[in-house]
Amino acid sequence: MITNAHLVHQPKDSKRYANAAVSHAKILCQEKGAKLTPTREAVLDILWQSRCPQGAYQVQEQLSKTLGKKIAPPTVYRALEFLLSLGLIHRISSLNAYIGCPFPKSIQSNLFMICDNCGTTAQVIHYPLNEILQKISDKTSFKLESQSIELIGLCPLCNAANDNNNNKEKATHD
Amino acid sequence: MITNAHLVHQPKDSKRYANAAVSHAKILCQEKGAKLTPTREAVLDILWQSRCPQGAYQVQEQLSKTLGKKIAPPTVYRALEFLLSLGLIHRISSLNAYIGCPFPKSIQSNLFMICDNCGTTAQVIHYPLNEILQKISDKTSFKLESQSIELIGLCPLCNAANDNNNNKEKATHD
DNA sequence: ACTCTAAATGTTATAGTATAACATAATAGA
DNA sequence: TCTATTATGTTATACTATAACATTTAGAGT
Repeated sequence: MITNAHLVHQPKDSKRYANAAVSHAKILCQEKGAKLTPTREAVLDILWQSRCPQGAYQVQEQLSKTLGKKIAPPTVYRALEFLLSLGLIHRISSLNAYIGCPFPKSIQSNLFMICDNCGTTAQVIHYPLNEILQKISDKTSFKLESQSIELIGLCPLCNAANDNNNNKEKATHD
Repeated sequence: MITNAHLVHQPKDSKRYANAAVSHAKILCQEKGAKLTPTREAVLDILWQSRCPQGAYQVQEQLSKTLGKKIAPPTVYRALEFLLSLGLIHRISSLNAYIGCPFPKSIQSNLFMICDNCGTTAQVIHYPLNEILQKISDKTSFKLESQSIELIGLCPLCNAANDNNNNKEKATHD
C-alpha cells in the first residue's frame, strides 16, 4: 500500500511539497514532450498548496492573484484538463474539486480518503484493491477502463477531536 | 457477490422492474413511516424506467409529462433527496445523475459499473471489497462513513460490438 | 367537522460548475 | 521570415443545485 495519508493528516509545510511536485512535473512534461506553461504551473502549485481538493473557481481566484490579472473560467479548466491528462492532478467528482497527485507515474488508479469535517484528502494506491476491482469486472464481462474510488469519513485528527470533546466546530488544521 | 449486471446488460422490460421497485419502496416506506407521495413515486418510477443514470433535469422533463404540469427543479431535487435518504436510489457523482437501487435494504455500499459508451450502469455488492476498504481505512486511522465506488468502462454488449466491428457509433440497446 | 401543526409542494431567484465558440497571441519548425 | 500549431483571451451560455419564502395538503387531537 502506497499512501500520503501520514503527510496529509498532519500539518506540514505545503510550500515544500508544492515545489517538489512542480519540479517533478517539469521533468515528466519534458519526458512526454508536453509544455508546462506558467499558467499550468501556477495551477499545479495552487492545488499543491492545499491538502484539500480545490474547486475550479477557488483555483481561478488564486490564479488571478498569482498572475496579477483577471482569469476567466476557461483558462482554469484548460489548465486542469492538461494536468489531468498527464495524471498530475485528480478530479474528486463527489466534491467537484481537484487535487495534486503525489503518484503521477503510477499506472494504478487512486483511492481517495476525504475528511468530511476538515476536507483534507489523502490518496492510496493498493494493489489488492485494484486486483479485486479487476476481478469483479472480469466476472461481469465489464471492460474496466478507469475508476473513481472515494471514501468519505473522518481523518485521524478530526476523529480524535470528535472522540475527545465531541466538538461540533469545524476544524481546519491547515 | 450480489449484482444486477446480467439484468442491466441485456435489454429487458424496464416497466416490470420499475413496478416491482415501486412496490418494494411502498413497503419499505410503510416500515419506516415515510410517505411515498405521488411525486416521489413518479420520480422513483422514472429512474427505474432506464438502465442509465438520469440527470435531475432529465427527471424533471419526464416528471412534467407524467404529472401533466410544469415541475420546477426544487421539486425534483426534494424527491431525489427523499429517495436517497431511504437508499432507494443512488447518486452517481461522476455523472451528476441518479439511478434506482436494486438493493435498498443492504447496509453495504454499492459499486457501480458505468458503460461510457451506452451509459447503462450495473450495481455490485461485494463483501470482500467492503472489507478491504475498511482495512485500508483502519490502517490509516480513517473513520470510514460512506463511499463512492464508480468503475468506468465498457459493458459486455458495447465491448463485444467494439471487438467485432470496431463500431464508432454510440449504441443504445435500450 | 374543525383547528392546529407539520410536512410537502409551489414559485422565484440565484449560486455554483463547466463548456462552446470565436478571437488573439505565442511558439516552434520549415 | 513565414507558417502552422498550440495556448490563451473573451464573451456568452449551458448545466447542476439550492436558498428563501409562499401556499397547499394531510393527520392528530378536540
